[in-house]
Order: sequence, then structure tokens, then C-alpha cells
Amino acid sequence: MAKKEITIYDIAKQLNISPTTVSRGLNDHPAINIKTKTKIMDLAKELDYRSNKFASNLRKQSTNTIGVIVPKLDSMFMSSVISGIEKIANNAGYNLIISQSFESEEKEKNNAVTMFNSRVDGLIVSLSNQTKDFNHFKTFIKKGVPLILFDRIAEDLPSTKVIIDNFKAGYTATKHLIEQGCKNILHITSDLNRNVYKDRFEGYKKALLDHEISYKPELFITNDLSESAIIDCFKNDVLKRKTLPDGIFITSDFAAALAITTLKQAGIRVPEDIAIIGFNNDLICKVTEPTISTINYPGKEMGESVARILVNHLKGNGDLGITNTVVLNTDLVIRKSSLKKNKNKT
Amino acid sequence: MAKKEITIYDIAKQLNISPTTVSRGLNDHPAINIKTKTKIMDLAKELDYRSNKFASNLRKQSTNTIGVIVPKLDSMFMSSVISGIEKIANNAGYNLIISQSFESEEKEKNNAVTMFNSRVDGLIVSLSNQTKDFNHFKTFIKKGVPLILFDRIAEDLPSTKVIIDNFKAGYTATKHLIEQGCKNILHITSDLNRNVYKDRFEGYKKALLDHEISYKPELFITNDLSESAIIDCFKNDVLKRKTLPDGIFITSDFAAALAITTLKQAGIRVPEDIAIIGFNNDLICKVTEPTISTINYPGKEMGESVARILVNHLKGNGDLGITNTVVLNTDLVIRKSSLKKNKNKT
DNA sequence: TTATTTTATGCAATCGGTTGCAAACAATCA
DNA sequence: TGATTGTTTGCAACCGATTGCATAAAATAA
Repeated sequence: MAKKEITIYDIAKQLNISPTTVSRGLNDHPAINIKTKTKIMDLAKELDYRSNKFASNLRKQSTNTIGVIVPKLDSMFMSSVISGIEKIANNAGYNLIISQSFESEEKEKNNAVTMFNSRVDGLIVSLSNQTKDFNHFKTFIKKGVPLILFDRIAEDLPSTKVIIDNFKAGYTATKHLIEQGCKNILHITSDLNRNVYKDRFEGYKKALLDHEISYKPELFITNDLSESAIIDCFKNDVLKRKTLPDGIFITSDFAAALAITTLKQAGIRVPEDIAIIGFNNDLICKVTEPTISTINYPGKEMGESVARILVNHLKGNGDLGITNTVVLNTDLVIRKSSLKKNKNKT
Repeated sequence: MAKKEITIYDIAKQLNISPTTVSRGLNDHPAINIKTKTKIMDLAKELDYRSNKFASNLRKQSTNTIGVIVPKLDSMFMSSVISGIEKIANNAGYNLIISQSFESEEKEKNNAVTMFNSRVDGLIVSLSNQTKDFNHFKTFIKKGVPLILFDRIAEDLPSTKVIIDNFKAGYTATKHLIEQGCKNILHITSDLNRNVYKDRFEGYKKALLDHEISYKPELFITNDLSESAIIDCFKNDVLKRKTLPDGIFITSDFAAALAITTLKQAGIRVPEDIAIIGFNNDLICKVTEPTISTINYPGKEMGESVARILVNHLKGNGDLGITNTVVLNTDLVIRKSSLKKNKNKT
């Protein structure tokens, strides 16, 4: 199959010098004569030589590789994050190994083992919703491999964390609806096992409390926010209720878009009858009718931020302690789906 | 930093057996006594042993790693593809190294070199629009590393290719608009340098020809299909024309969605005044008003297909010759944005 | 011309598994 | 009991680059 590989020994032999010199020449070592270097480089190019990273890594005990484990790759948010990570990591000379846990603790564990054996220099993780045990990550910490969690984190895992203030975001979104005159705000969200959704939920409750609206369990729904789940939840539950909510805070823009579509089909006006606010600020928000108000969650910046912290740490410029938490800003993006008042706003 | 690593030698010493036996035991070699195996496994676990992939790869001359280079990660289509690749590759025991070319030939070249030095067992690529020279890929072919191109390919690169029939898709989309009564069909697409957009354009022209509609250059626009480009193209060009088109075939669903929004703002009805068809069958199609007719381009299946072909090839079960081309099916998905007639259809 | 730096190169050990071949031992058959 | 087969294990070479230390060669100083 593959033809014979050229090694530094082949180059050394042809040039009648030692492999040591070849290695140094290739790595631009200062002690090597410039003419020798040129000879080495030239021959290397001519022979299509490629350095064997495994031999090199084995000897140097470092891999220049960063591992990434996320629940799923196929969402706009996650692909933005990954894109941001890749950009920074690649510029800093790191390779990226990426895998998905598909929301399964089992798979996450397997992926972690692989990353561990691949000896990634650092690991970036967004947790699966199912994960309750963290031993597969503690192994990294034990060995001194830096671990960074983002978005879906676990408080009690001693690692750097990059998150948004989900509580505040939930609070802000809910408060906005309240300010639009909503009294019966339905909150649709996902698995409370993880910080993201739980904190938003807490923010939602706090906003109600602060505005003297009592929390009603029937105005709280969790599901996986998939297309079928959302449609089912509206058609078989929400729309059949005798009193409809007058506002909905739903933690996904796509789900919000589906909600709008479903409600409109049922003859309900958005935002007049029901005001809606989503989450993430996905592109989709701009093209629905009405456009969707949402919380801007900057995925790409989060990815870049995560990667930058890790790279700095790996290069030894890390001022960050290992258990620091970085909180990125989110903003309320007001569009039409939530505007019961001030109809003239953007 | 990192604590001392446990090696098979440490295990061997503690168990008073040879490293050979430890290695075999860890790899479940049939010649090793089951009791010995158990002893080895137990101690390995107890000591937090992890296999050194570099030593192993170095000796075995294979990496169990697949490289992926794509123009950009942050689109729904691409993240679906990647998700599909990861799923298959991971199940087959391969790691994935991913990088982005950001549509730059330069970056693509650098990424290829890195992948080459990382000795990926196989390489999966969707070309950047800018790429005109393919020497950085020929290196792989020379060394016998399987190369698979998908979506954005180059005809003259001898590798396996996984694509859709872009010509047919373009033809189908255009024909559908014609059948809806459109006579002046605007085609908005991206860089003709690559097969994808060029073939769709050819399909568009052929459909016109077959229906005795002459091709008019002013009804053909290329740009990068970004939000700003689309909005600009409508506000400063299309909407200012004295005769508006009565149909638009635009090769991106998001762009189609923006087009609809912009047209509606200008008081033009979709599909009554202008019928629109997009491309990809993104989630977004279902939540706009009207919903968007499109060509279904199955990203996830494409990713799975690509990975499956490569994995089979690597495992030696590849029946596929190295220059075969796999063409995946696409279908016309009719929603509301294109329906001038039969308004009662889905 | 001899002693001292400076510059350039090489020796040999090392990183940690893997594997062909041989050997030790136990089990089965005549 | 001796011969044959099968089961386990170990020896030692190997994969290819890196690096501390030593040395040769050239340049400079004395």
C-alpha cells in the first residue's frame, strides 16, 4: 500500500552526515551551519520527506493535540463554537480531535478514554445531559492534563469553566416578557440535570417572584426541544388548555420558530395574543414572521475564548488558575415576537 | 506537571512477567492465559495505566486517525456532514482530526501538510472555492493514503468522490418553477469555480432550454450568499429593476429565507408575484412564511456515506476502486414558496 | 606557535509498545 | 514411557526522532 517512508536516516546517509544533524537541521537548530541546513532541507523536499510525528511525540512526550468532546455537532450553536475553537487552536499550531457523546454518559466515557490514550495536551468538554459521574474526567486532572468545560458544565468538577450567566439570561428574558405585560408566562426548556437549563429556569422563577407573579408548575414544560417534541407539546397540550399563556420563554430559537408556526396555524397571534422569546440568537430569528426576540449567546466567541485560555495555559502564559470561571456576556435582542408594546421598535 | 506515566514495563516488573506478555494481555491476545490477562488488566486499572499511542503507532505504522478538511464548520449542512462522519468513524475506532480552510487555498494547503505529517490513515476533503492547484492532495495519493472528496470536488483529482447530482438538482428546481408558470427565473448562486454551483447553473440553463425559455445573463447573479450580500443584491439590484423576475432559484435556504423577507417588506408577494425555491432543505425552510420549497440535500447521510467508504477501504473490505464516484439522491421538496398553482399541496 | 573560544557535528541512549521466532511446559496419543 | 501436539511466555530487534554530552574543526587571542 503506502510506499516506503523516508526517514532522517535516509537523508543522513545520502548526505553523509549523522541523523542528529539532520534532525537539528530540519528543526532549524542554531548550532547547525546554514549551508548544511540548506542541503538537508533541499534533499528533504526532494525526497518528499515527512517527519514522523509519532516518533517525535514519543520522544518529546507532547502531542500538540487538543481534544474536544461535545454532545452533538449538528447545531448552529455547536458548530459555531467548534469553528471558533478550531480557528484559535490551528493558529497556535494545535490539532483538534473531535468527538460526540450523543448525550450518552457511556459514549462520553469512551471518548474520554480515547482522548486520554491519545494523550491530548488539553481537553475541552461540553457535558452530555446524562452525565452524572465525572471520574472519566478526573483522570485528566490527576495526570495534570488541563480540562476546560464550556456551556454545559458541572460545578463540582475542578476545572476552568467558560459559561454565560444562564440565571441572568433567564431572568432577563422573563423580565422582558413581564414588561410587555405578560402575566402567564410559559417556560419550555430541556433537561434540568445540567446547569444551563436549570439556571435559566431559576432565573425565570426569580423574575416572576420579583414581579409578584406566582410560579405555576403547569406553566413549566421540559422536553428535548426537538421538532416533534415541540409540535406535540403545543398540539396536544398547550393549545388544548382552557387558558392559554400570554407569553412563552423557550430556550431554543428553532423551537421558538416552530412554536410561532404552530400557534399561527391555530389562529393565535404572535405577539398580540402570545409573546415569545427564544434563546441563542440563531440566524433563524431574522427570517420568521414575526422575527424572534431572543438572548444572544455568542457561540463563536465562546469557542475562541475557550481555545485561547487553553492554548495560553499550555504555552505557559496562563495567568488563569485551574478552577477559574469565565462568564461571557449575553444580551437581550428584542425583535418582534415579544413586542406587545412599543411596536415601533426594531 | 504531569506525573510519571505508567508503562507496560512497570506492570511487567510488578507482576514479574515480561513486557511482551503485558502488551499481549492488554491487547487480548489469544495466546495469553486468561488468568494472566486478568492479573494484567487489574493492575493496569489500579495503576491508571494508559497505553501510549505514539509508541504503538510508531511501531504499527498506522494511526487510526482520519483527517477532515472543510471550508467552514459553521453551517447546518457542514455540521450535519461532520456529525455523520464522526459517528461512523468513531464506531469503527477511528479518531477524527478536523480543520477549516476558510475558503483559502493557502490555509487548505497548510492543513493538508499537517494532516500529512500527522500521518492520517485517510483524508476527507471538501474543497475551498479558491483552490485551483491540487498538489497538496496529490502527495497523499502518491503515498497511498486514501483521499475522499465530497460535495465540493475536482474532477481531475484521482480520488473517490461522494457528491449529489448538482446538474440534475439544478434542472429539477428550475423545471419546477417553470411548471409553476415562471418565465423569468432569476438564479442566484455562488462561486462558479467549483463543481457544485457550476453544475447547478448548467442544470438551470438546460431546464430553460428544454422549455424553450432563452437564458438571459441579467437573470443570473453570483455572490457569496451571505446575509449582507443577499440583502444588498435585492435592495440595490433586483428590486430596482423595471421588470421583476417571476421566479427565483437560489442555492441556499437561508438566502431564500432572506429573499422572502426582503421581498415581503417591499410589498411583493411570495409565491404569487415571485415563486422561490432554495437549496439544502435546512430546518429553516419549515418556519418561514411561506415555507420554503427546496432541494433536499442529505448532509448527515453524505457524511456517513463518506466515512463508511473510507473505513471499509482502510479495513480492506473496500470493493470500491479508488476513483469511483458515489452519487447520492436528492429530492425536490415542495412547500409553499414555489406554489403558484395547486395551492392545496403540502 | 600555542592556548583558548567558538562553532559545528556526532555518539549513543531514550521514548514505550509490538512482533517473529524460539523455548519452556503441559497435555494428549501410541 | 517416549513422542507429538498445543499452550504460554520471553528474548531481542525494531519503529524514527530527540538530546545531553563529548569531540573535532575553525577562529581568535596570547
